[in-house]
Amino acid sequence: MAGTGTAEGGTRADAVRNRRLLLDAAAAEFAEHGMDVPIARIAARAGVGKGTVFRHFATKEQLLAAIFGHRLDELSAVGQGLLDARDPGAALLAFMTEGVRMQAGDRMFCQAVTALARTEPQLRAASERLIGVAEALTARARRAGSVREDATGHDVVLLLGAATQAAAPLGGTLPGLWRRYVHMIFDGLRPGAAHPLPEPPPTTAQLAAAAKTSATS
Amino acid sequence: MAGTGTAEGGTRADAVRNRRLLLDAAAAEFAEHGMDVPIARIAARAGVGKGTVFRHFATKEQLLAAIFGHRLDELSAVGQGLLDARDPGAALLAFMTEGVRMQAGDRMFCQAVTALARTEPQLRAASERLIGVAEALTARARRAGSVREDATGHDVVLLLGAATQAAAPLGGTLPGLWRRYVHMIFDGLRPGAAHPLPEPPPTTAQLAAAAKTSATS
DNA sequence: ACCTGAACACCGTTCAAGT
DNA sequence: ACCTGAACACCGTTCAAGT
Repeated sequence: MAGTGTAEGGTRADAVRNRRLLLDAAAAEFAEHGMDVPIARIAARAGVGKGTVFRHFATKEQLLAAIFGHRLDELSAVGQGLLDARDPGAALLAFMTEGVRMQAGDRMFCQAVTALARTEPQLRAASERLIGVAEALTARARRAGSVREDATGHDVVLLLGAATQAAAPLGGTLPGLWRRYVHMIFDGLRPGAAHPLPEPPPTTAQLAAAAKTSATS
Repeated sequence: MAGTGTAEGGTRADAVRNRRLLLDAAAAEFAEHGMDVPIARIAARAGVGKGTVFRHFATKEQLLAAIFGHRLDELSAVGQGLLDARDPGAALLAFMTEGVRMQAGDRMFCQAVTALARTEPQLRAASERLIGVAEALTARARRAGSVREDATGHDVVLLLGAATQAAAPLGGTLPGLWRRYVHMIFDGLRPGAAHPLPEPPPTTAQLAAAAKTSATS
């Protein structure tokens, strides 16, 4: 137990180390410069050769998917922690606030997740986990009468991207603006102003179906 | 008056014709394949040489800006037409519905506008016009008691992008889903469920300031 | 097994000729 | 004036050598 932390399988020690260095470097570069930073730049920041990036992630998109998938899982964990809060409505609002905060710092995120979830199964899996947690939080809030009866966890997750997008055009100059839209959109989830909706909520089955449509490109 | 329709100035007839062919071809290609279609493909569809594209639009971004700017102006016109509708609340909802419908067909749009409004003055001007119309519609709806007192036209325009983004991940499989989120988000604008907002609305002055920040890249 | 950088393909942009 | 396609630069991806 000398502590080099070698992972399972025959993976070499430098490989696991490089993988982590790459993920960290990529996360930083993507956050700072958007998703079209040259891969060479990421490799340089990680201190490895350009070819090494492609040994770990077959494509640039897979590298993005790995980072965003991890991010979604972090949010799922936050949601889990809120499941036994006293006020279910406040818990749901806190979940949404945290979800949007995560994205608002970064550029792109929601666009990237939208574009990549279609092609990268890893991201789709993380999305489904997140939707599961969101549904649990939403169900509690519905039962408490804090949100409208027709709102689902899937709605809540999609509205995270919505609030982020609303604030994005001015995110540079008004770094706190996203909070305004989280609250406005949450007000739309309250029972008070609820009007009938013209379309049913999406189901997880439809999420899976959406992935297959990607073949048409 | 033989009808070749030459524009003002010394612009040659083939030039104005090519410009239009390019705009049409580009709009179609962008809508179908997203904003990373090769410019060569657009040129081919328009039936002109690749170099001609860059004679008319110095950069690919400017071509995108021209298309989206025009689109925003179309929406401004729709908004103008709704200014004397009988029910101001319904008029505002119709404006938002139309705005989101425009974007939902296409891929990208709101991401593109977000990214480009910073650098392309043409797009910023179109945005400001749109915000002006939206504010007029919103003011009427406020006075009629159909929307909350603290909602502005700027909010409304930003929420168009929000609703589009909400539906985007499943837009391929559930083409009508955007309507659900237009209504949900509009419910957040109603006076019924309104709670105090943590941040003030953006002002047009701040929009202008955001453009200058772009130098830091 | 994994790392590396040179080599390849693709695409945005420029430019020297053409009309 | 404007059109054109060949030439250039840049970046994602592949691969033959290296350890």
